[in-house]
Amino acid sequence: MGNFLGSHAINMDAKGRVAIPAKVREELSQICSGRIVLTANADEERCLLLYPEPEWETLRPKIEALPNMNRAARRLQRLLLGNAAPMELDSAGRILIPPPLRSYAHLEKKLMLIGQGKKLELWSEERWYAWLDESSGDDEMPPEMEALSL
Amino acid sequence: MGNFLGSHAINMDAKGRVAIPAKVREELSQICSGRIVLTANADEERCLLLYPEPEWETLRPKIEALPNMNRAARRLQRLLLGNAAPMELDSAGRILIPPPLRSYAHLEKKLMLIGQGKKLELWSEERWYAWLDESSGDDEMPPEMEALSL
DNA sequence: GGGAAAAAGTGGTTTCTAGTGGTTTTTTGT
DNA sequence: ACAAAAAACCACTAGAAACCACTTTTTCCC
Repeated sequence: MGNFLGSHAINMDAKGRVAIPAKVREELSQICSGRIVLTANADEERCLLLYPEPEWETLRPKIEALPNMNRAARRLQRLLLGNAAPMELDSAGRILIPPPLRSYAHLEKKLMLIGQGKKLELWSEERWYAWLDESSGDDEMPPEMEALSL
Repeated sequence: MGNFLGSHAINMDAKGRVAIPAKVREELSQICSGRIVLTANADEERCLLLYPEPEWETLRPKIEALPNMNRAARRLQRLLLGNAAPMELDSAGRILIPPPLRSYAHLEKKLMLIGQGKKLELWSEERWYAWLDESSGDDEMPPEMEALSL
């Protein structure tokens, strides 16, 4: 399973394609031959999630199985399943972002690709930096987190 | 495990590389053959954290395991994992700071490297001195700290 | 409905910049 | 004065970004 770390500034061309950075590309071609699934993020941050296909396949049944009499669960299903786009890196290591995902995450030219362990996140650069600046410490922490010593 | 103490004024070259001071370099090559992980600091001070790889590896699972339906936990994950850059000192004992980390910590030419026991901190010199001036002692202390006798 | 035009998607090539590695010179400390 | 380390410098390479040419699909008008 992948271990994606670090962030990369990349840009989208006029046709909506983004070139995956060489290091990430290598890892992707190893663990899933470049076969990935791109979808929308469900929490309040409008970014995209990029899963290696095997990782997505472990996740998908869990999402499908959620009790969908619950509003929050329905929301998660609609967002994640309804936006999921399986794709493959092209010969130059690029992917084409489907238009609905482009607009969901407000992607323009400048993007940031953020490693998050098993998956990656794709942000509009502007939104990423805005998020970095906003709200630092005023949220409730889970106990595991309060005990951390970094 | 490392025991880093003291501070060093160092500078970054035009390409974004910094030469680690000889003493620190020695300690790093002993405990991790120069293999380190550089990442962003999560608290309000915008500096970088430099971990010897083994020390980082004890930390990483704890961060990944945080419940990411929680806002504060997500923030920590995005900052620490999303900025983590594994690297190795080059033959001249230098490291290249990835551009996103350079801008996160506002690193220009003059930097300060601060020993913090198991890890090191890397600051913009300007910000380091500004922080020294601004920070006073009138904050709430945890009980373990109140019990200290310096 | 057929055809033309426009848009979107695909693939490849070229150019340029940022990263890399190494060397030399200067400074510092002993 | 000497040795070691830091800083400046230089040459080379690989990756990314811009560019260009071609194919397919959609749309709009006749």
